[in-house]
Amino acid sequence: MRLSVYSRLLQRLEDEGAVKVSSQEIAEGMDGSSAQVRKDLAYFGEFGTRGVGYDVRLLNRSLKKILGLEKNRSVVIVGAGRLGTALTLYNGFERRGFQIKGIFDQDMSKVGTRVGALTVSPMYKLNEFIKTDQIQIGVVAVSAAAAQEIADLLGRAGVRAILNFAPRPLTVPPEIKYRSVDLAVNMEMLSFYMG
Amino acid sequence: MRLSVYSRLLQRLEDEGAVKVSSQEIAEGMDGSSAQVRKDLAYFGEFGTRGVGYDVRLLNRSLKKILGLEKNRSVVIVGAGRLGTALTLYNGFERRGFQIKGIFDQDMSKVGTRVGALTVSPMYKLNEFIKTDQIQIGVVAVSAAAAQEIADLLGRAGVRAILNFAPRPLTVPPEIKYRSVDLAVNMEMLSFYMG
DNA sequence: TAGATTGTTAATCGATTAACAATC
DNA sequence: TAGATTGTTAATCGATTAACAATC
Repeated sequence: MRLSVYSRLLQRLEDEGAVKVSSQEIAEGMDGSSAQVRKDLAYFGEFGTRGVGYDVRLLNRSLKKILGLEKNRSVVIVGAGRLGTALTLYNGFERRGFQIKGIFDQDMSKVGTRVGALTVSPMYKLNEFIKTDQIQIGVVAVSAAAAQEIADLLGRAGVRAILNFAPRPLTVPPEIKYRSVDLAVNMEMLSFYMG
Repeated sequence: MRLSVYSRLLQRLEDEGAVKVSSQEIAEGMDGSSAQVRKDLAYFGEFGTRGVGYDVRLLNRSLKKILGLEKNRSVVIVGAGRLGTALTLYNGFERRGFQIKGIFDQDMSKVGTRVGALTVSPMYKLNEFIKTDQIQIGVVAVSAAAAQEIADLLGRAGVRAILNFAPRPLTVPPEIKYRSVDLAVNMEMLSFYMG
């Protein structure tokens, strides 16, 4: 979605100390046209001033609000293998307000071991954990073979979004509002666009 | 792109032993309409038979061909940390014809260590390696701080596609034909769609 | 031949772009 | 007031859907 592109651009502009910006300048910072920028922004409210442009700080804040970027999210990682461990210890999640609340694995020899500040929990506790801790996001870091089953389980337990790192595309239940673009899909699109 | 959805559906149908399929049935297996399915397919050729439908095996083959799914691709992994290691040892790449030809890290204490069948190479060898081995795809598995620099380096060296696993969005040079949807972008879109 | 279903043309819809009145 | 730039309306473009002749 284009809003997230605007948001990043505005963040950069604010970091650079810019005070105001025009739709024209925003358009140049990406691919679109100034008309498109104005239309996109106007849909969510009147952020600009005619004859002047947009206040960088104000627009940046507004975009973050619209995108829900200031919200905290609760996450579980499913799979405590190399990938699940790497993702748990990653800074990318916390940095964006995605708090990793638990890590689960079906392999009992991993259960009880530590991954950073967390202790690996057994899979049978996942469902209840999601419900009591109101986890919104599930990260699938299990094998291709197990991935779909885990996605179904996460969906049934009440998770609203799935980030899939398993090497196969998933079908998700309708209660899932968002799922990441699968790595497998990325690879297929790559294949197409590279000819 | 929708072709990849068709491709997966057709693969499943073939696995299930289906012999023929109609645009109507394909449409039901996803979200679109039968007219859209016919239009999409007709754009690439005449794969169906009027009054009959599409031959599952033939269409599946054709789609794979169009998507370039049967081609072999050469890949380097940049970053031999937890994530780079996990990705290298992953089966998701090889399984789809993405051959991992090398893994690189700037940390000299990692250089020379083994990751599966590969030995970690020093970063200064990356450029030449890409050129002599005609590497098409670079996987970015370095820190957020280093990611953009690596992407630039990969682009200059001649890589045509980038799969980014660093926790920040990248801007890529125009010679890059494809780049994966960044994890950071996935997280922002998630945020928007979850409200 | 009658029934089915494609490939394609025409109609519809939505999204992008152009243009401009509003207004700082 | 003159110049700039928004928000919005009208025009254009492209993509989706509907419809149907072609044909198995």
